[in-house]
Amino acid sequence: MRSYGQACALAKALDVVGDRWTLLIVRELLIRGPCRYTDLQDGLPGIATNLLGGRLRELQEAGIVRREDAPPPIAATLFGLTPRGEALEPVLKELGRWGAPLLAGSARGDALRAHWLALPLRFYLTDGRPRLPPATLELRAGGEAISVEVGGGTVRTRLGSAPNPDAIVTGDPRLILALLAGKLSLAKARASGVKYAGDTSVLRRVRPSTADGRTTRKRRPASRSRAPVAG
Amino acid sequence: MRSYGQACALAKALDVVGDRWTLLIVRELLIRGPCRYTDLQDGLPGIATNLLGGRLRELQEAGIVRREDAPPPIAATLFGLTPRGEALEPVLKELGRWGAPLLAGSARGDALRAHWLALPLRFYLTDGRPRLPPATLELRAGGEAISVEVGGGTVRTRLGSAPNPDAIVTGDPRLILALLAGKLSLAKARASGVKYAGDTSVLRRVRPSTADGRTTRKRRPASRSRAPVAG
DNA sequence: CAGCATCCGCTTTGATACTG
DNA sequence: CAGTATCAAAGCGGATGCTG
Repeated sequence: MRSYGQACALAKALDVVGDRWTLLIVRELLIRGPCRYTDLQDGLPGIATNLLGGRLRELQEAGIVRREDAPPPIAATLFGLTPRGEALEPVLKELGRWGAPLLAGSARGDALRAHWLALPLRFYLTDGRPRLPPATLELRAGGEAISVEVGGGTVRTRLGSAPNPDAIVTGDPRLILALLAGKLSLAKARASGVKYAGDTSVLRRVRPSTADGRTTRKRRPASRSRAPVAG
Repeated sequence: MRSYGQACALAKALDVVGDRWTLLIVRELLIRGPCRYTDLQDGLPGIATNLLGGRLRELQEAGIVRREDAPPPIAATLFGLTPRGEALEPVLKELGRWGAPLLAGSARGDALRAHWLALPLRFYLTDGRPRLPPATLELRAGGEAISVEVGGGTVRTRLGSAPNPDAIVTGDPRLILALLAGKLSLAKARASGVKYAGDTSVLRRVRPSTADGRTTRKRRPASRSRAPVAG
């Protein structure tokens, strides 16, 4: 928590969240909502446990993290973001947008957690058919599941399986992201090993909310059944 | 330059710009445009010279900083941002916005450079009277001068004196910022030692571009002469 | 003087082990 | 599960020296 000692808003912000691992801890809490210490460890591969403990304490003192004891049935401590912590979301959004091109140069040894998809999906996708009834997409990768709910003009994400998804996508997280962002056609994604089962209209429904990630749809491909697939 | 080793856009971004001092170096380059090594040192009080040199090299390798030899008359190396480096502006904007409330708790020993004002002014102010001819404001604090050009709906900032300003504001940088952002009335700013000479309509013309910083103008105060004041 | 490189003491980080 | 304790390694801050 060394300070830059500069009377500058940016420097003051970095005094609080500029330390190593800090913004990644906020990322995990934004994705997961209130969660346990071990969940954080799982989502932050490579962090030393003493560092995680220390950061959580500092973030709590800074009013960014809130510690709460879970409701009676469970005996666990939960860590969550305060409103002040949630206010960091635009920062992560812009930083992630800037860093997105760097993902291409990601090394083979890099850790990969499917739930990391949740943040870019929430940030950069939008519901291209706001009038249609809500639809649900389940993503599966690396033993994790993410539910993507599209409806009313917005896209929401949750960790875990969806009860009754309209489609299920399985495969490499990066390919799934590229597919949903419209940067990769379904045909090419399938050729690269992505499995798509269910209603493909959900796929066409999500759209990048910026003009950047242009969708490469030429002609509507043969649509599959609209019936939910088995969970 | 240690990597988090995570295939996540945010982590990749922090691999590149997450090190200590890095984003503050980008801040200086955004404010100043291409400038010399010693200018950077002056704008980054507290940085060790070996760190600055090392960071500049790393940032150059990362494609964020560009090194150019100054035109013939001057014998100096200039450091500037590449387009990729300028793309960090939204990140600094959001981080600065988040950190702004922390400025209140700034310690007495904190370093203060008037040119740091340039970034928040550029980010958060707007021209409230786009149809009026352009106006210029000169800010003076701590031996530094900043020109603020208001016109055509936008606000631009430059370092250095303005040739023919419509008004000159002198005093504590934080008070000047609060005054321009409409969070401090001219009367209170003057009571705190801020000197305002020239046309006060320029002051009423700049407006925070967000709904956050509400201007506290009740009734139009007696306006001073529109003639430029002496530089 | 501008633009570094080197050295040294200190702090932070990382890996592991251990505890209530 | 939720941390604390320990210790080696890396990074940082400050001073200084070198090169045009």
